Formats: sequence, structure tokens, C-alpha cells
Amino acid sequence: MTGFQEPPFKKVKNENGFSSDVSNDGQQCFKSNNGYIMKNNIQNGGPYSKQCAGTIGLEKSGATQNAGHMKKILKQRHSLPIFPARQKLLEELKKNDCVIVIGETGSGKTTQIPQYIHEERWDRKGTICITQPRRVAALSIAKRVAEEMNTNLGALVGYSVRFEESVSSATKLKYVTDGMLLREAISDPLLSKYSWIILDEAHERTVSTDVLFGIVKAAQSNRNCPDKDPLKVIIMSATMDVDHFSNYFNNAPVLYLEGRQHPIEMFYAKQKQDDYVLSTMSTVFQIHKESPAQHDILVFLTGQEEIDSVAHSIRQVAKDLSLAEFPKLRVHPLYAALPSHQQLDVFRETAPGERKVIISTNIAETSITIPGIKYVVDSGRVKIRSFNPSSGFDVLKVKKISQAQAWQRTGRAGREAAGYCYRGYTQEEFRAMALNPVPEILRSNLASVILQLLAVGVKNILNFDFIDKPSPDSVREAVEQLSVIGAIIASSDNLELTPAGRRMAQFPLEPRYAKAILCGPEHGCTDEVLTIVAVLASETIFVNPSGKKELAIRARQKFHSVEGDHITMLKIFRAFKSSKENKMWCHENFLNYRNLSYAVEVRRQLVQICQRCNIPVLSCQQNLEPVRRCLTAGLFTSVAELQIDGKYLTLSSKQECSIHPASVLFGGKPAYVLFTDLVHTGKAYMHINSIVDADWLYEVAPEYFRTRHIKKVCSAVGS
DNA sequence: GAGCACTGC
Repeated sequence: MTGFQEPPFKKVKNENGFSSDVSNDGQQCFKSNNGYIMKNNIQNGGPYSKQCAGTIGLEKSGATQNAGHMKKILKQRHSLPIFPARQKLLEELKKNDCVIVIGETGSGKTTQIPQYIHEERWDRKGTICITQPRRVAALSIAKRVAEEMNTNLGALVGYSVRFEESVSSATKLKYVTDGMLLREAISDPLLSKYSWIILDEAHERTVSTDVLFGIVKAAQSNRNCPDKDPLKVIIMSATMDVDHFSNYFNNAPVLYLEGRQHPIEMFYAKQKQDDYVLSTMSTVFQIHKESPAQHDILVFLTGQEEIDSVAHSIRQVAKDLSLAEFPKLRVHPLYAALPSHQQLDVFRETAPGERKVIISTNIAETSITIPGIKYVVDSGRVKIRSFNPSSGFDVLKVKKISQAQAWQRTGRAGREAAGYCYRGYTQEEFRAMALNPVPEILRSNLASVILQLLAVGVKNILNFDFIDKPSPDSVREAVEQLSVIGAIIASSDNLELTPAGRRMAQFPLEPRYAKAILCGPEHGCTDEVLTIVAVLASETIFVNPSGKKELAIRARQKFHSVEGDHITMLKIFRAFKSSKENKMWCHENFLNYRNLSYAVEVRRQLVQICQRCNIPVLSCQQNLEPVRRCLTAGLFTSVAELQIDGKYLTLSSKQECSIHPASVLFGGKPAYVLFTDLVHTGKAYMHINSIVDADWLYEVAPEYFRTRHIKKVCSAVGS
């Protein structure tokens, strides 16, 4: 394959490296109404150097060895960009109830600030809680800090993430996921265990962090009285939107930490590229021809299919004899649905005379860090799923990334040494991109959020102090969804949680799934519903390698159920359990071991919650019709009806849709299809489906279906 | 007869 034009790049050289480049391009890093910059002049010595957290056997080493080790750690701590700012920082923390700290990754803010507070003994009256958007981060940072403080994990320093916790009564520094703290707020809205709450990575604006902003702000104000201990709050962020945060927290002061990073040389497209996939590929080969072996490339593209096809093309082109003189190319796709062993492949060190090219989704933006990347090639695109309140369903689209994401991607190169970033868009296009990604809460289905807020005790949702208010449409849609499943009673200006709604809020699930579980006892099949819901809550359990799709489908044929995908998933889960959760068995059947194991864990947690809520967990054994009835009780707003012309229309909004080709029901024409998701990709597809009976609909939601016409058409199977 | 980014409880 030939025909790649020389990619038209223009070089934007910057002697000062990455961070000043950031400000050159108009980011607001160093502009704020009430902020100032804390400079430091330490140039050498990496904060985390090459030593991995947890690899140093503290407990095993002798006293002298330990003393030497602690000395080394102290030296490392003192070389962090944050260290010279320690005194100033503490003064500000003392003076103010809320402080905003800005610092890039590597500044040391996440590991050091909690320790500084502890060193002052400002945590006497309560624990310091630090939130993270990701579990691995909470876990590994806690490990690192425990090591720095020379204590065992779970003693002075602990962590708490879903399925895993290591804390004790002695714990003063507690690293948690943001979702975990949100869940804690349900039983304790004042968050009274904590004297400090630090919301880290606030710029990521996860739904949980956004909701916590409001809850923490309210808790702080409600604890500001003589009979309660005050709550101190720190917001930590990597970049931008500083004034937005500061305004929200009553003009809290902003402290800037100057991080230090290896320089990255930037290249922009000279002119607009109309095919980002093609221009990305030609850039890869341009780099490949010009740079020495072992200089690895990280490429950002959008989705699984695109990545598999580009990986294939690059391998093909690399076979071209004209490239024989260049290093051997090792191409690795990287996305979340990939089986673990293939994900781990990207960490394999590059051999002499070789180069690895990793072609990734945005998973490599934050979640997976690959060492040794010299080049980043950024297509400037991302695939995102967003909620459309007027249809009530999600849409999946390829979009342009924001400037913040572009910098995030750029920073994945040159983490150990100077690096290069090739952007597949012009500098003008870059400037025209949005500064920040749209916060997740503005493009999500709010049903879970509203249920949680009500469970926390927030009375007036419409006036809840969101840092960015969701649109009235999406609030209305969520309120409607919660009402029809009986989780809330909505009057003109008030929302009231029903007893069932209170129980639903106990489950870490979408409310409609929790509702299906609550219907279990009535039909004696909670056991089966829990299994299906646990699988739905996990990533896909199917593995479809690009070349072996037919083989995979044939291998799984034996699990297929005429009742639909939900029952098929139940059968697979049961078979997985019978195999004693065997990895080989999964491999032979083209099933994802990691995700099935995750479902086992989710299910275990759901069983515990059922026990706590006195929900009996009974099994219906072989007759699985009751299971589909329970699913209908939770998902009856997602049902489509067969029309005379063979098409389907949703009963909720009369939207035209089709059965997804990956569904076991594909090819048949059942009269009523219950679907889990409606995926809009050019056309609307019903994703994970079951056959249901029209009569069940009236049974589970008479109110809802009184106003919605059901024709009771006959199934066209076999016609 | 099309093709699901990522994270979290």
C-alpha cells in the first residue's frame, strides 16, 4: 500500500517546554483574579523516579536499611515542586475554609498536602479524605503515601474503593474514589467523619465530583455552627476553569504550583485534513522513517473498529519492501474491551532494532500510562456517548476533542525524556477548539444522580447548587423516569422518595435495574435477576477478534436462548460458574474472563445489599419466564412494537428502531422487544434484547400504558 | 446486515 502524501506539518518549536507552551496557546493557567504563582527552582530529581510504589520491602528491611530508605524518601519529598511552597500553602489553608490548588501531574500535591496537614496535626478532630476519579489511583497513591510515612497500609494511611478497603480506626489519611464518598454521603450527609475533604482531579469533572461539589459545600456550611466541628475543603485541579471553581466556592483563593516536565516539541498540520484516519497513518510512517529504533509512538484514534483496521493497515504497509531498511514495527491496538493479556502487551519493552506503535482510544489519556513513549500522534477526535433528553436515549458520536484533552494527550509523550507531539489539525483549528470538555453531568442521564441526591436528603433538586446546572429538559426526563418506576412521587415543586425508591438508592445501579431486583421476590427469581443485572453492569462479556468473528459466534451458539440476550447472558454466567470460573473455558468460548469475573464480584455485592434490605434471594431454576417479567418491571419504558411494515417503533416515543445484528433475536420478528439500550449509530439499534408479552406491560405499569396505545400485534416469527 | 469511548458505586 502506497500513496501516502508527505504529511504537511509545521513545526512549532518551543524552547521552554510544555508548560509555557500551554500558556502560549491561550490557556488560563496563569491568569486568575485572586491567584498567585508559587515558583520553585528545583530542576533535578524525579519525584517518583523509576521506583514503583510498593516495590520496596519496608517491613522486611533491617533498621539501618530502613533508616537509609527513609532518608532517601525524605530527599525525594523535598525535591518535589510543592515543597518550597509548603509554608505559604499551610498559611492559606489555616486562613481559609476552602482553597483551590492548581498543579500539574508530578507537582506532588496529591501525596504531600495531606501529609503537611497531618504534620501540623490539623486532623485531630477527623480524618482527611482525598477523592480520586479512578480506583487504581486511590489505591496506588495510598500505597505510596503509606510508604512515605513509614506505616503499613490500612493504619495511618488507608483507602476505600468498591470491593476493596483498607482502613482502621487509626486512619487519618484516606484515599477514596469520588463515587465512594458520594455513597457515604447517603448515610451521613454532613460527612462528619472528616475534618478535611480534598477533591482531587477536579478538572476531570466526573458526575460524582460534580455532585460532591454541592454536597461538600452544603456540609461545610451546615457544619459552620458552634456545636459542630468545621469542615475544611481543598479543590485540586490540573488546569483551567480556575475562576469557575473559585466563584463557586465563594471566591476561594487559588494557589498555583509550578510543575516541571520534559519539553515537548509540537507539530501542527499545515492545512486542514479531511481524512483524519489517513493523515494519522501517514504521520506514523513519516515518524517511522525519520526516527531511530526504540522511539515508540502512541496514536490516539476513536474506537475499537477504527483502531483494529488502522492496526491492520499499518502492519500491511510495514511489510512493504521499501521500508525494510527501517526498524521493525510492532503494532498494538489498545482499548478497554481488549482481553487483559493483549492490553498487557503494550507494556512489553521494545527490543533493539524495533519500534512499537500503540493505537489507542482515550483509555491512554488517563487510565493507562505507557512508559517510554517518545511520540504522540493525535487525531484530535474522540468517541463520546451523550444523553439526548428529548428522545430519552443515548447517542454515540465521533467528536473533536477539547484543548484540555489535547494537552492531556500531548503530555503522554516525553514523560521520561524530551518528546514530540504531532497534531492532525492546524494551530488555528486548535485555537477554535473548546477549552474544556463538556462536563459529564451535562450529557448524562440524571436518573441515578437525582435518586442519590434525594437519598442524601436534598429536598429541592431544581435549586440544588450544581457548579454547572443540567438543563431543565434532562432534569424533567430523569424525574419522569423515576416517577414511572415508582421511585419518587413528583408534585408540582417537590420530589418525594417512596419506600421503594429508598431501597433502589441502596443499589450501586441504574434505578431501572434496581427496580427489576425489587420485583424478584414477587416472582421468586431474585437470584436470576441479580445475575443478569450484574452482567449488564459489567463490560461486554463477549470477545470478537476481528478475523475470527464467525468462529466466535459458532462457539457461543450453545448458549443462545430463544427468549433473548438477557437469558443467553444468564446461561453463560451459569456455565461460567459451573466451569469453576475457568479462564481457559472462557478463551475456548470467546468470552471475556476479566469481565465475567467482575460480574461475579458485582453479583456478590448485590446479594449483600439484598440481605441488608431483607430482600429474599430465591431461584426459579429452569422456568425463566418470571425473570423476563422482572426485567420488564424495570425496563418497560424500553419496549418496541413490531409494525405491519416490519419495522419497530418504541412505545415510549414512537421512535423507529431495529434489532441490533449482534442480538440473538436478530433475524426474527418478535412482536414486542424489551431492549436495554438504544444505540444511535446512523440508525437506532436495540442493543441487548428480550422477547416480552404485551400483557406483562399492563401488569407491571398499568398507569404508564393507559395512555400509550399497544396494538397487541402478533409475532411475525416464521411468517 | 451493523459495528460501544472511558470511568465509577
